[in-house]
Amino acid sequence: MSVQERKQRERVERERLIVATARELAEQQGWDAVTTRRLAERIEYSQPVLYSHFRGKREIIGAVALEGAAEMAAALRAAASAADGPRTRVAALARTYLEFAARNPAVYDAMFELDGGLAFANDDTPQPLKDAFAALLESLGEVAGDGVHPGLFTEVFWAALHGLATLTRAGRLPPEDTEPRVELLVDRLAVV
Amino acid sequence: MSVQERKQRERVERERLIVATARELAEQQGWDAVTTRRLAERIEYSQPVLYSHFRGKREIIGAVALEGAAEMAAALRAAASAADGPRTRVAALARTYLEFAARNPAVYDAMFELDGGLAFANDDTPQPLKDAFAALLESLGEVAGDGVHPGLFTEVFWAALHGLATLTRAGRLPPEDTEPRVELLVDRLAVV
DNA sequence: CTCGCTTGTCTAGCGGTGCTAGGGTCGAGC
DNA sequence: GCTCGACCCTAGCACCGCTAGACAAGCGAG
Repeated sequence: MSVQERKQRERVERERLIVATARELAEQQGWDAVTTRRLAERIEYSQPVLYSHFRGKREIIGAVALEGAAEMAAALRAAASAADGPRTRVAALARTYLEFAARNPAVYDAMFELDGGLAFANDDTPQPLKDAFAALLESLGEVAGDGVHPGLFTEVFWAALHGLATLTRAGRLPPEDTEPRVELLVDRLAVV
Repeated sequence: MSVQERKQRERVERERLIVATARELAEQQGWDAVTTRRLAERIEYSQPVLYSHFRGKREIIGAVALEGAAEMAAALRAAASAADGPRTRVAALARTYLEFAARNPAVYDAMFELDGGLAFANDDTPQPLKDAFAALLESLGEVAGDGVHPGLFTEVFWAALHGLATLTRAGRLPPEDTEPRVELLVDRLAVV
């Protein structure tokens, strides 16, 4: 038994290594540089080993996305609980979201820009994704305003943040004015 | 002279054919299916011909993006001028934007999701892109509210629309509630 | 009208991609 | 100590974007 257990542990460990290495490589050189050959070389195994853990490159991206979603949810909750008052909380939430996207561009891409083969807005959406949305909902629900469905409000607010994040990072929006954009967004959307 | 002129005309015509075919193929089967080989086959020339018109695949995407930007600007202006009253106009603008993205997903991807090698928010940003932004600005500027810079307001509103467009199309947001989302966005952001 | 040359196109191929079939090795369990 | 199965690697497939070099067509000069 103990032998199989050890092998199992090693497998789990190697899978973590694959995901961590993919993330690191993507963060250093962009997802285009994450090829199965390079990834295999970095983990010091041959290519087919990757396919004994994941169905394909897409699933590796998906794994990075799930890891990122968990981290983002934690970051959002931490920011929200450190602020008091709805207005302050929502502003902190927004800033944290944009900062996460800016500091972890490859992870953000894995979550929202690339195809990680994950289900969304769906019953079999993976838990970390639902949880990240829930983290947004917790703080945003209280500023939705009367008669506005909290879920709907969260979707709209989230979409605005997502738009700001992606357009800024792609060079479509000049990055200097991020702060006034956040101020405007919070002032107008949130009902305090 | 006339011979050269004819050749020049044929070149221009062929270039249009390339862009139109790329767009059509992308719209039918997605940008992944737009390979230089398939594209060459569809226009009934060999691959290297593409490279006598464009520096590479990226530039072809860029050409589709510019075409799309011009169309989008026209659509936005048409919608805006057909509506009277700032509130109605902004709502129509938003709906038109989202509809354009939904009906021309490949073009929208070329404009905002893929790398077409175009400059943005920059002095040497191509005219069609500046003009599309200008089309938004024309209607949105009048509802920015006192003391809010119209350009900044337009950026934020645009980002929200972009977020809704991409998240919806990627399956991150259920498509049914698009209309109430637009209503909420316009009600809160626009100062009428 | 013929010839040389420019211009334009095609065939073939390079180095890369994601992914997989099949052989070989090594160690666990009898 | 031997057998057998689990595991991993080498090698290769079909495809990608892109390009070098051969080749043909058609123009302008004589």
